[in-house]
Amino acid sequence: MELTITALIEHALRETFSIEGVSFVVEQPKDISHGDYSTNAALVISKQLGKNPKEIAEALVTYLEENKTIGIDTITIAGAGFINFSLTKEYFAEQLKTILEQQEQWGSSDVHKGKHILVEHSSPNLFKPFHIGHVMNNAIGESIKRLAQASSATVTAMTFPSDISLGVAKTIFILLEKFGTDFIPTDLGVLGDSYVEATKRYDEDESIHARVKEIADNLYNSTPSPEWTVYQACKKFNIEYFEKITARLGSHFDTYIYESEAGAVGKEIVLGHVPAVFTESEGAVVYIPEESRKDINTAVFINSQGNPTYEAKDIGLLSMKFHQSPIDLSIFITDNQQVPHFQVVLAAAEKLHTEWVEKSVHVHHGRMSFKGQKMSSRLGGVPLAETLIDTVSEEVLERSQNSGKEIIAGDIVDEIAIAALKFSILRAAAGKDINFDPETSLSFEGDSGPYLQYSTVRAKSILVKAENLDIDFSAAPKEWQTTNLEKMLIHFPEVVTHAIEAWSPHFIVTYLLELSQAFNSWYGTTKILVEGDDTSPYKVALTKAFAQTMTNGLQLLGIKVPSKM
RNA sequence: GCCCUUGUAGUUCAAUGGAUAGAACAGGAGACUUCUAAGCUCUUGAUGUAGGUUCGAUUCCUGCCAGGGGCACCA
Repeated sequence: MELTITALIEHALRETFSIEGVSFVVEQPKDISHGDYSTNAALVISKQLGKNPKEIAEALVTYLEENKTIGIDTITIAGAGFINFSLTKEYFAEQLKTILEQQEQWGSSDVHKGKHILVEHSSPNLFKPFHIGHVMNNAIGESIKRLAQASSATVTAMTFPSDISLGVAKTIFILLEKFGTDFIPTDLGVLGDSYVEATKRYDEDESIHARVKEIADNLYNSTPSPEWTVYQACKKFNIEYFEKITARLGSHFDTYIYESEAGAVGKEIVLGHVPAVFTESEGAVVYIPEESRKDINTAVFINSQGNPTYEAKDIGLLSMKFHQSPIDLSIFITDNQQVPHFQVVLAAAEKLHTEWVEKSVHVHHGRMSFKGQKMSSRLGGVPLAETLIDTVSEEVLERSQNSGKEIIAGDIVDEIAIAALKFSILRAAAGKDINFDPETSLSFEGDSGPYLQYSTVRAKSILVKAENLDIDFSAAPKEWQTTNLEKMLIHFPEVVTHAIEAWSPHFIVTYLLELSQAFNSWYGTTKILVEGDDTSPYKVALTKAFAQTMTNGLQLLGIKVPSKM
């Protein structure tokens, strides 16, 4: 309908004022009482025509009234010159039918049909524990992956574990010192503690630097040695842990590219472009931006020891991403501390392959501070993702036990806890820092993950009771008054498209909240299942359309709908 | 010092340059012998500051104030 109205207005502009190519909008008004769609076309062209917007709107409406298509009920002028459209109840009934027919396809778009999109997220640092900052990256990345799927693209989920660095070498040094060459990891805590200890020790004790650098060299070059053996065992253990925790959060990865691989590739590429793109300086290989790029800094790509830095690894990663299989778009998600880093990498990459930059999208999110203290995994003291989920799950269980209702159990507890967690992350536009306080950020009431789940579960429980009722309807009942719920429902596909265009899951969150409020409000004043009520079949259809829309929307957020609450 | 970024109710977050700046939590009040009260109804309360562009600015531009980040061999 959005497109139909847009076309109609374009015709009206051409026929009435002989104007074309105006950038007006057709959208859902903020205030639902203003109608179902609204346009600012008259306001936009008023200056160009030198006329009062209201006069223009009147002229346009005259044309629109004569040519309006089926489904449009009234066309009115309001405010400074907005033209508002309201739709007929037959149109809403028709849309409900569409929702029930399309089922899980309802809302999906075809903007990226036939394309291959690569989404990189959740990249762990082996030896550093998976903490709540990673949960944030995972929640956003997983949702963007699902948005990409909803755009009809073929989607590959990828992660880029940081498996090699000086930090890793430091950790291996400590592990060898403490446990010897036969060390087999069995506990993640030991690795995490060793990482913290290693960072501190390296800063304080210069006498170990030579040995740590030797370890780094052997790891970079896969040289058979005790450190190589211990390192491989640790790497395997870390990856298995990573897979377990991300699976619990609802993610699966199709491809892994390790920093060690990307580093080797990147090093070759960088060395192959000296001095055309990169410059040797003080024994290292650096990228020096042009004078005009004051917003980016000079960065080291290969250090004086000959090993690739983070920058060269990302060059290698770009190359590998675009060579593994043909892709049309590469989306990667990091926190915004890394924005300056990627600006340099992309500036350099643009001189190697413009395609790499043109087809890359960097989604960056804020950082999480925990109870006011900035998170630093290197210094320790940051809650592990697993601990956090467990703690929230316990709260969910406790709440259920105190509710007086049937006590929930098993997977449902985790589903609700993760919903609360993901919601607190996805509700905000990515890019801003989140001040995460479990006391207040993690809510089960009001705007929250569980609220969205609860609304859906409640609707579904009615549908179970209505199983025997025939919900087949050809039109809205005569006495029916269109509700806000129907008015909200029809906009779901536009919201999904909007979220895809901006790669912003929070648009989905905002919409689902408003939709739930519309349903709960309606539910509070209307009895859906009434024997002998002619409108009951329609109300059940409406409830079903709501449940379907919620399920689809929550799926895009990576939030499950529990079987009961 | 240079560059990037953020500032909206007491708190946590919304608002493609548009209509009366929306929610939730916290505070105050209320309804229900009815399909799940993690719910519903009513209510108090906000654009850091000074200018500029515009018919119209939370949104764009400039200065200031305050927070966060980056600035060569960490990732």
